[in-house]
Amino acid sequence: LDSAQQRQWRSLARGTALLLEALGRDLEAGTGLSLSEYEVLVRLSETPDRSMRMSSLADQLVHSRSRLTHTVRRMEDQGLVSRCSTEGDRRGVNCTLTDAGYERLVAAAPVHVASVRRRLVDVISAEQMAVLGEAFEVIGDEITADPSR
Amino acid sequence: LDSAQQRQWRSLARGTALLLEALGRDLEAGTGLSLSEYEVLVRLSETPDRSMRMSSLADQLVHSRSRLTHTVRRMEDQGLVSRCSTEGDRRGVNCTLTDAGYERLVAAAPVHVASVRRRLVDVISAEQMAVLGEAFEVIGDEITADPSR
DNA sequence: AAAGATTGATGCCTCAATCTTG
DNA sequence: CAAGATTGAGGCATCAATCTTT
Repeated sequence: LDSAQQRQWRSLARGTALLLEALGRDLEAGTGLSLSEYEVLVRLSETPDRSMRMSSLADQLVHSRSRLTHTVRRMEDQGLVSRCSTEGDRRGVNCTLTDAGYERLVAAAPVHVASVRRRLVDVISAEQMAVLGEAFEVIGDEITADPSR
Repeated sequence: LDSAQQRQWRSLARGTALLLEALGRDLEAGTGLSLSEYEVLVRLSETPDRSMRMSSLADQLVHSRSRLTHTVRRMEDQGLVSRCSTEGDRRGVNCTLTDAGYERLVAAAPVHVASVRRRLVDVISAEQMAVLGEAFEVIGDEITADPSR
């Protein structure tokens, strides 16, 4: 890494750490939800029947199956989601958004969006934002494509 | 957020999560060090006397003082650093890189640099990398400047 | 044996409380 | 009381082991 790359890499490392922390704090303070929980709610809300298999959910969120199980277990205790085994393949488990979970998401979404604007979108130019989107798409694809992961 | 912004934000969120995870895994697998530990070693190695106050270290790393204390405590158990109270202000604590810690860093650095290249620098263009650096510098500055943090 | 999911142990992070020095 | 740092408790993530179904 040359000195320019080194500076860029440090800014990136610092910036992403701060951004994640700030978004997590904003959400937690405004809604009582963690980022992980919020993301689960979002994904479930985007399906026609507001439910999804645990394995699909884990893949979309880039969480390990174990991590997702723990998170969903806690969310189930809070009444935000419910689980039942899937039809057809009895190995699978379906995770479904409850009405209470949906209400919670509806209340939380504007808080989170405002936070993303304030911390990210409003801070950089639209051109920069476009480059970030493209670059991280490639970065993510490269990592997921990697057999050694 | 319009639909373009939404896509960009999702790519960014997913990409940063995957990148952090991959870099952590690469480092852990190749050196036995966590990213947090590695960063502590790096910062200490960059000072003339290979030592730094706990509070300065915490600020540079964007870690809470508490988190840094725990991390340094574990590193001290491994013999990578040592602590002693500072001259002049007896409230302060100086954290110093041991010879063993320095050796460990020297061995780990090439592994980490190769990982950063493979996962990030070699995957996007120099222009994209430059934009990432600038953008995240602004993002980070904005968050640290925020009184409500 | 492989896929889907869960469990429990361990480790790290966060938060609030505490201690010491200025 | 404020600043620097530490402590312990509780929460979440990770890892390996386990269970069930295919």
